[in-house]
Amino acid sequence: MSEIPKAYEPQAVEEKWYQFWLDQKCFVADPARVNEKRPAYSIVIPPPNVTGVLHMGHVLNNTIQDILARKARMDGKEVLWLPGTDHAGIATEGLVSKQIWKEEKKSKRDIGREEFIKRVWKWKEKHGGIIISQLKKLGCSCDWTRERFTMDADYLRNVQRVFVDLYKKGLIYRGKRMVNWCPATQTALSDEEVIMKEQKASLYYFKVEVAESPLTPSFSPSGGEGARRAGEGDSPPGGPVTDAEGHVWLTIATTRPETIPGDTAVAVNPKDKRYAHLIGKHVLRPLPSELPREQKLIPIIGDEHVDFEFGTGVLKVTPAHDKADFEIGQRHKLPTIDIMNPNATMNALAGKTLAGLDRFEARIAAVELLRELNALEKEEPYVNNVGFSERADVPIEPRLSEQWFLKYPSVDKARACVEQEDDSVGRASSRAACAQDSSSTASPSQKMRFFPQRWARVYGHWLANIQDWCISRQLWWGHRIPVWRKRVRLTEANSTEELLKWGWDDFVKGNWEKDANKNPDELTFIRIFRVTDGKEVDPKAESLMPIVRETEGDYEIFAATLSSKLAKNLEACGFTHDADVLDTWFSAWLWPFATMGWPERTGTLKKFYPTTDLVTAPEIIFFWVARMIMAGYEYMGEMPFKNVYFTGIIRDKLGRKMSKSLGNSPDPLDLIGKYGADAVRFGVMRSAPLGQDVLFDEQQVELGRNFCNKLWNACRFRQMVGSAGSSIEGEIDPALLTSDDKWILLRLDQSIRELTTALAEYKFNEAAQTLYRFFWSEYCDWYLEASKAVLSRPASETSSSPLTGERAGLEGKNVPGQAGATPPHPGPSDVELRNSPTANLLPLPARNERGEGRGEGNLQQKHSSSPRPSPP
RNA sequence: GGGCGAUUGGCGCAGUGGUAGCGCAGCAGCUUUACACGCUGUGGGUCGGGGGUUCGAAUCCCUCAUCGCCCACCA
Repeated sequence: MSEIPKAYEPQAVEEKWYQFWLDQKCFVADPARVNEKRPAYSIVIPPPNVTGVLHMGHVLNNTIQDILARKARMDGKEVLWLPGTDHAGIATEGLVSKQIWKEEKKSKRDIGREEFIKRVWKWKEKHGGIIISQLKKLGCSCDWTRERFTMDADYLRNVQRVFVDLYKKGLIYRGKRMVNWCPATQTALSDEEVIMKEQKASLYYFKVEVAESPLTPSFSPSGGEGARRAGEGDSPPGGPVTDAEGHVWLTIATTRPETIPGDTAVAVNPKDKRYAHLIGKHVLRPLPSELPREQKLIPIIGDEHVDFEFGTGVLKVTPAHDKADFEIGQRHKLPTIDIMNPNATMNALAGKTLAGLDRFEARIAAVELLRELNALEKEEPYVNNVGFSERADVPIEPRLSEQWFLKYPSVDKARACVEQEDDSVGRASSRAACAQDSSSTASPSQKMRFFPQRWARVYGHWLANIQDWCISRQLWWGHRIPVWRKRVRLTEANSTEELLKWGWDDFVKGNWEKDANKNPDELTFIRIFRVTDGKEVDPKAESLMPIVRETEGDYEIFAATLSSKLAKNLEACGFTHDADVLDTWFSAWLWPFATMGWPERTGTLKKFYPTTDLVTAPEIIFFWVARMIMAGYEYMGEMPFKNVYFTGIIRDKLGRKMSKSLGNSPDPLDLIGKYGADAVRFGVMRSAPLGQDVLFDEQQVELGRNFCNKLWNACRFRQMVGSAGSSIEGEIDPALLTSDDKWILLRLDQSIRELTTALAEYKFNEAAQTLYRFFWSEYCDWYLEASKAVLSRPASETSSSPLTGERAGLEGKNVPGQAGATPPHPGPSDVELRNSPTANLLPLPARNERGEGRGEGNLQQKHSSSPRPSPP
């Protein structure tokens, strides 16, 4: 206790205490300890990608969670902060593929599925834990004994269980649809994985000839003269052009001339007077130019979707390569011509010049071809929005393919559970008011709350316009879809035998739904589709079993099952396992309960679900938050969390988003090395106002470091003047308190209140400010300075005062210095303060019954909070 | 094209009807025996523009502007 370094040296102190807490199992949650006096508090970490490396966003996010967790521990709650990582399908697969390519010049296909997955696991074992160790460096007080991974055996099982269940419920279906196809990773993506980017492109105008021209004499081209302004249905100038020989030409504007070979119609708006008379006629598609005339004919159709104003008012329709065009195609029963390969090179249908070219090369080539054909009229620069694959950062290609889709479950409940602005007034600050508000139908206390609340509307809006979720991915790393399929010809003669071979005695007897409750691990569901019309067949209703002559034919059988025995059997009978894996979010959406032992009703689940707070970034509100809420209702019958705090986005001090390419994203570990984790955390918290982006500036961290140093030195001072620590444990005699003492105690009390309120409202920057102000300006600048004067006098009867103040300060703040400089006392505890006379001397904060109001200290340091070595 | 935020001294923020606050930075002094990662003192803003309501507006209403997000099938 004698040699205290003059300046705070965070590394040694932080490591020492973190290890101490781990040794003492301070972060381990035990559901058995939860009772009325010791309520549960829980958070599940937003699992970072296994490929992840700690960045400032993680720092922000996890510091907030840590503060909440430590605060809850100080309030005497049993705290579970459950950590883990996400297998991050596309990201991980891409990373390992790249590595293998670099080292062995082999693609994943060269290596083969099984071996590839082995390699990914190997990679995961070696590098996957990095972010976890980094979170520990940051000081996160997670219960590391419960670390989970979305590919753990039991988690995998849960994912499959949910899949089979939803399949059985009819919410999962297979469909041939337009999907977002990533040509780089060659998989489908959900809408949420596509980000729009502005692209400088060109708008190409090319002309096509109307096949039926010259037209009958009654036709008079409208050419754009006679500008009648008023009235509905007025068309802009322009329109078909008739040449000297009477041939009529249409001009079409497009950004994607390379898709012309895939055009199967040309569309105009039926209300467009310039073109309406041409509907039903045909044009000659210019590409591929080598085709005979009759194969170039495509119809002119009328569709409301076409905008008069845009381009020339004539739209080329490419149903195989554009979402909107696909829909037009559906409406008009147009054929589709897929002219691309999965890697977005052109295939033979694109014509001999384009075949084999990449789509962007093909664009240039197509323009060239049009020019040669004399069909290109002009080219103008144009800026449009192009969807990019979020992961691979290449333009996605709308592509027609067969995928698995999910109709979201429990949507209504998910919508209703989130409190909207008009649900109740004056909330967070006055919880009492909430309880009395009986005007709203749903009980406000039952509602989930978003902070800041405006996200609730965004959430509601998305749910109201929700589209089915494409959940299959053409990847290898992930949860494989537990479906086996086979096409069989069923005849009266073979059917019974065939099915018996599969081991489905029950099915043969007509029991098509095995009782899942009897053995959940056998959960199985079969769907049968008639090949001729694609319709699903109800085997019971249509007496497929036994089969009768009228129902003989080809059937596609899908068996979704959890039973590995059955799966083996099916494979032996020629069934093939679906090759796709599930979207990563299809596992992540189960996170809050799948990590807690579900489907067992474990003690953990009983005590810690629903979780208390979720802290996450707003960019994954749809990806993750919304889906977790739905899954929560569907499988737990309850919301997965009570409060959701949306952090801001970390930006640099110029307000730019942090990104690798800009190089403006500091490495948090460098910062931790330089200033200490507490400094980094404090710095980030100081600039993290609720609902606003965080403008990060290293200067803030410096400030945090200074603050830690201030705390450290206040302790040093106390050690130097104190009489060997005798009084820190002793009673305070109210009679000895000076007015200074009383003042600082009062300020302490007020600060604690402010801090508690700030934290209850998730105003972390205000909490940080309060700490800073109290400790620095009031305690150090005022009170310690004042005490110096007192100390310089004969010490006898005044000796208690600085100590009291010191103690108050420490207890308010939980100083790192204290932790480091004194023997492994678990840090000054709030319990101590609560039991001390100090508490009785002051107008106490209006504490709620749970004893909130004492524990603010965790704000900046992990040192600070809570290490109570053993449970009470 | 819709929706949502933001706009207060150089920077980051607070302030929701009564004559503008905090921190940082700045500047000027300080080797004052806890801390120069410090101490003391100090300058600096017509609260984005315009209009309105009011005795009175940063604060309420309208409008415009700039910046930023999110959603949307305009080729």
